[in-house]
Amino acid sequence: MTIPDVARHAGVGQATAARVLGGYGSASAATRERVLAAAAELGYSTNAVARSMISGRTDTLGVVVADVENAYFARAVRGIADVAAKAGLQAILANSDEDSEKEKAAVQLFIERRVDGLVVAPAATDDAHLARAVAAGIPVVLLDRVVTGAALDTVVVDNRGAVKAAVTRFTEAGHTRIAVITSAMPGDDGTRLAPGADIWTTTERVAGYRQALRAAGIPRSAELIRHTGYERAWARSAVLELMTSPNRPTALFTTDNVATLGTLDALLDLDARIPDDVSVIGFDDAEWTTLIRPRLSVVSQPVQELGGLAADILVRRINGAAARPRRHTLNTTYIARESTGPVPARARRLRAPTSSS
Amino acid sequence: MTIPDVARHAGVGQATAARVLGGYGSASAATRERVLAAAAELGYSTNAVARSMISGRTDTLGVVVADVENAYFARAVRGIADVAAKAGLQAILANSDEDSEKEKAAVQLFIERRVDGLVVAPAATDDAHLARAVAAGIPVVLLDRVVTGAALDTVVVDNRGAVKAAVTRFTEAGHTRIAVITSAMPGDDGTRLAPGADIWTTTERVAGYRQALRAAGIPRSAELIRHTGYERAWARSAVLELMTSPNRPTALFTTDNVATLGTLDALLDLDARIPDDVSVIGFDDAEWTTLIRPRLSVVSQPVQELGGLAADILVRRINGAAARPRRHTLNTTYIARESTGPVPARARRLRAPTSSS
DNA sequence: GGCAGAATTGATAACGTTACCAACGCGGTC
DNA sequence: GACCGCGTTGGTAACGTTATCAATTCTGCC
Repeated sequence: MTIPDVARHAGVGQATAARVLGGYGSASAATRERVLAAAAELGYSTNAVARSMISGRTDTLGVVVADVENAYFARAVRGIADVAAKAGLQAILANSDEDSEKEKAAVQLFIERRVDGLVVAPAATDDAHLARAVAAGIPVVLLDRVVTGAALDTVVVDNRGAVKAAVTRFTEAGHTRIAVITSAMPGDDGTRLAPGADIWTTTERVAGYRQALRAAGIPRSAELIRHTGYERAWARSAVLELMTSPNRPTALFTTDNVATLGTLDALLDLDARIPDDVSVIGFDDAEWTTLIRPRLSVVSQPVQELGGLAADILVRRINGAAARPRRHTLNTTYIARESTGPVPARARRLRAPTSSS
Repeated sequence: MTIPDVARHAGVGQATAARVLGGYGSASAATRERVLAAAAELGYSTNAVARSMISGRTDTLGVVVADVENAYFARAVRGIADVAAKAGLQAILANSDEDSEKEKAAVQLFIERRVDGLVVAPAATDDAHLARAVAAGIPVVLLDRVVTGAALDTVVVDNRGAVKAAVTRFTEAGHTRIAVITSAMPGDDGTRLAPGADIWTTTERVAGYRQALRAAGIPRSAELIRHTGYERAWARSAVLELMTSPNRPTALFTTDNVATLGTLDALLDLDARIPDDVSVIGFDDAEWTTLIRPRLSVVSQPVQELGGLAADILVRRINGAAARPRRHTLNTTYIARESTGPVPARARRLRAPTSSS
């Protein structure tokens, strides 16, 4: 059922029917009614593809995140979708799994789809593919991560400052052996980032950790920085090893949800008492952080707002706003709960679980 | 940059250039190379909108869920997106918030977009909008919930059987006062579903609970069935009230993640010991269920597979499979952990927290 | 060398909408 | 009564691709 069909059935010209059904131009009340009646009778429904063909807009937003299953991205996507929907846009989703090739392929597909805008949580460190989108007239907003050198709107939190402040709470309580557990692909030596896996967010958070130590005059120690990879079990075994090694840390900072889960798995397996044996602070508040005892102290970030702001900027750009792209930094909050305490007087012996698991 | 541009630049006819760039028909190696070179030089990128216009396919899938932020739907969406991507399709996302009007609007939009297929976790109990999609040639697969009377492929788990089996573990352990906590909008009396909010999944799970009680010869008791609404805090206060009332239950079954969280909040606030004071089984395994002590026993469902299967069926239908629509029921697993035990000898006094929270 | 058949090529018609422009009818004004 | 202007109307081009089909070139074989 097309506009010519409806026009014929209503006994008006195509252009007239098109104006009524498309909601543009003018038409008398009488004809409008007649066209609408004919459309209803024939079960006409607009073909958005044909509309996009000529209008040049698709009313869609491309969204590239690492993984929607991850609670962080799920919340961000929700924020994006809500703001987009309010502006009459829908979101097309793509998961990159932190693989920059997948990201590039997704962006290319979105360009071909002629999406009106693009939100990307970049895994890639170069921006050639994003520049191509911009060159094609598609505004791009970066989410969660900065790509250095890219002239793009970016929505992030002050990761470095947030972590520095959190770790400083450890140093002020007297902790000197403070470890950081982070999910990023481990390199050959198990402590460095693999090439291409240097996610900005992680880098910044580890930098914040380093700054806090430096400010407190604590020498850095490589074995206290653990890049474990994006698997809860890997974080667990890293912490298991760390906490049973001589001269173990008295405080742990985890930079993301997966690392936090694995770390707590390990601590539970070791029967470590928090915060008596070890203090813990995590990044990102999750629904379960108040469900465990002691409750977990965390750095919380406004994830949904982050997504909403990204979509908002995009909508503005789509509507023609031409301001110079800039970085938008939202505030994090430190939520003090019960997982931090003073340095233990002496290290209680922890033993790894005998039953393998 | 369009095909005519490339053709001109390469010195070939439009149709030839189109064949090379579109990857169909035949072309000699020499011309192919020439066209590709011209395309690269001009920075040509296919216009998928124009392609859809004539091919009739958009290579997109519409997905309507209640809320991506919900871990269940996030996992399902991931499953859908993965299978779809493998078939060259992308997913467009819409959140219904369990509002059937929003759902209908989203479906209408998807029809206009000419998506190739539709996955819906229906909040609505009628299927007129879905029938319209099917009439428009768009295959529809229902996810997580059955719409009675709708002749549509449906991917679900055996909710009733799963809950019956789980609750039967309570009755076999001697429990007779077993409550069920469920997130669904409460009606006026606080125990019944509001009109339009009778989500199939919830109905089935409560039915399974009833069957288990009947099989054990336990009379039903209205105050032990709590519909709390989709807010963790509401579930918490319902359980707070329930557990401080005379003749309180000795076992709790929670039918969804939100209800489980609120229930555990309440139990923690009451200093109730699990399973000494009260046994608990939840529906749906979450990442934190092994992080609390005691570990939570749950009914686990293969969420990602559910989504994947839905997408798989859709892909098959898009490719012309004409089998009669049927219901696909996947298996749940009961994971026995530490939150269940025998009936307590006598009810230890529980008191509501004095500090409001 | 000629011919059948296959491979390659190009012109042109769709797809269904919006954009553009000319034509029409009606009322008010000089 | 003629004229101007405005609201309404309809014809037609355009968007950029794929599909169709006829024309052309190439290949192998008798």
